[in-house]
Amino acid sequence: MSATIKDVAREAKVSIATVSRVLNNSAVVTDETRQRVLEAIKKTGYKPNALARSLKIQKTHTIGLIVPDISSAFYPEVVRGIEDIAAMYNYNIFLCNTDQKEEKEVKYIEILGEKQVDGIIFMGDIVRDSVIQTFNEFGVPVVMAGTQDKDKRFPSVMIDNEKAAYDAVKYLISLGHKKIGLISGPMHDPIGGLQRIEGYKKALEEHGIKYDPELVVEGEFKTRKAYLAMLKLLEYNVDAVFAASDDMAAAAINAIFDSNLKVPEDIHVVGFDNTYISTIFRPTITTIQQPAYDIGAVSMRLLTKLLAKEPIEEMHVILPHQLIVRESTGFGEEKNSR
Amino acid sequence: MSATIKDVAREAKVSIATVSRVLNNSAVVTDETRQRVLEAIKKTGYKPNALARSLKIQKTHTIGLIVPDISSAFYPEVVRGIEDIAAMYNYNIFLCNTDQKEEKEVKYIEILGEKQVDGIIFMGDIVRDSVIQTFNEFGVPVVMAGTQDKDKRFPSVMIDNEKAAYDAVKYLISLGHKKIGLISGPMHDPIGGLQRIEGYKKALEEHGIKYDPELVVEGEFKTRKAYLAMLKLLEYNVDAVFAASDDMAAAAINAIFDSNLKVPEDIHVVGFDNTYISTIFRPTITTIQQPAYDIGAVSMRLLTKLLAKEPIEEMHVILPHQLIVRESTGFGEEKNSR
DNA sequence: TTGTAGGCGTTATCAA
DNA sequence: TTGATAACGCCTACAA
Repeated sequence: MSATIKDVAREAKVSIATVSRVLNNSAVVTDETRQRVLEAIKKTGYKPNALARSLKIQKTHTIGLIVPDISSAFYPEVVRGIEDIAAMYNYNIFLCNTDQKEEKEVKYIEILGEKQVDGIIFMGDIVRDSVIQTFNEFGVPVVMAGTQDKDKRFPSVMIDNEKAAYDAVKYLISLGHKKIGLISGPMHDPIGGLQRIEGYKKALEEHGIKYDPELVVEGEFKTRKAYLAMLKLLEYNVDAVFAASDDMAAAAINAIFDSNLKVPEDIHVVGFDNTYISTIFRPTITTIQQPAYDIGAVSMRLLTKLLAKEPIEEMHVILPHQLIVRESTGFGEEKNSR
Repeated sequence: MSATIKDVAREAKVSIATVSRVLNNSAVVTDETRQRVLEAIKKTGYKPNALARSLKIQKTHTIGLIVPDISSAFYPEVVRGIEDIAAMYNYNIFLCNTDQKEEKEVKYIEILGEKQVDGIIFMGDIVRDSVIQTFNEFGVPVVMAGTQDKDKRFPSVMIDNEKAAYDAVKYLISLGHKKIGLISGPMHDPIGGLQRIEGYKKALEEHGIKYDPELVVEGEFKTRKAYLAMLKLLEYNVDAVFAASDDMAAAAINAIFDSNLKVPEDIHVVGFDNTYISTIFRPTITTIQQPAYDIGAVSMRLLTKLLAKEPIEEMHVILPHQLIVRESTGFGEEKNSR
């Protein structure tokens, strides 16, 4: 089909070794023969076969990307950050959508292994044991982006979720609230669950508010659960709520409305993630934003270092998050709670 | 490093040929030896090397995706559609962001060629000659998603842009408008430019409104240009405007406000693409939506057929678009124009 | 400076 | 039914 190194060699009347040399411009080769080879390349329309090359040198300059869902907010930005840096270092990217399904995650890691990627960037709320094990079998550098395995064995790039939750709750406290509910992620989720609960507790304690377990309800990142959770919190007369995701915050607001109360007039709500919904929902939702692009870019940069076996100063990078104030907390104007 | 087919062969005391046979379960091989091989595979932890395999069989089961920007609205959905179908047919995906820059497009196509992808899906407003030429040199199946080369040489999946523009303008006419401005895409863009202008003309003609070239101003998909274009249209006292993109529609609305007029009270505006901005801008913008996921899914399905050399019934697939009515046309309530 | 030849890990053709 | 062995296209000692 298309020309190979052999055709070029024949055309230039040299050995394939010489052709290979000019291709990789390894020092030693006369200007004259180099010219001949270059012409032959042009004439034959030769394009190197990266497959053959990779097979030989045992490097593909390709990395795998495992992402829950490229069409859901947050990830496109992360992926763009990754791709920009990857392009800079001449890496190509395999994109794999898992919907956070364990079987898909494992299967994709295996496929990426077979395709001999040089490294992998993993995204997904929780890092399952089977995933970790598959990574280990495969033995290629892995970076966790926006997440972390529970033993912190893998390098990671993320925000400080505890601090983020802390900031969200502290902000509610600064608005004068004392009775603050928490609609949390699942308890088995170290990041979206536990860490954010921890931040919630810390903020309360640090401001002399007693922690009341009744005010913490598991929403599991499901809107239906969050709705019910909010109804329950209303029984305790909370005057503000921090939800561990924007979706849950929106569901909570719906529950509040359905109980004939208003946001922000009666209750203040803060979400998490700065997703699309936090901007289009009425009222718009105050939330925590992660620096998506940077998480991607830094992750990829970290991976390139790993691949080049350069020393890395920091295995676990923490990037700054940001509180975005919107209507659901009255844009920060203090109010008397009802 | 990791086990190869040779190690398995040694372990199972058979030839590598036999191992290969059980791997590809090619018919002839005793149950007994098959068992031995299977055990050996497990014992050695053997994982096939797709590179070597691809080199041999001249197929990588990998396809390249050329997209302007995965982090900008519309594309994530398309890509998800592609990936879902790709996964279904066991194809993996290389993601390439080009920012619509010619050099990046060409360079990525070349790289994809070197990496021996089996096919490519191309996205981008205009399909440049250099891109077409690079595709031709490379000689691999290509599908255009959401776009089309001007000679229609490549298979494509997209909406009917002329009809979409027609529908948008017809809708404005149905609201009682007679003097309708058009802020178009660039004239050298067959799709976002010419086709939408054509639809605009048709709608007018079909409803007995004379086409006035003065009411068509080139916005080139740039907000600054669109702003100025709108100011010009205001001089002609238009009572409605169709902009060939949401961004331009938003810019136009700003121009209208800055001229002390109101949307939708004084002037109605329709955009194009149903991007993020059309939902968060105040007023929210009536617009045309493309079926992004389906464009991706159908494109990939088409590509799989091409790759399998199956006959394809339709080289150029047209998918249905949709008019989404929002505040910028008063949610469709008829108004007297000022 | 250039060429020869072995090998990267598979598949597939031929014999046996 | 199984085993040698020649590719696939490239890189890289080692020789010349």
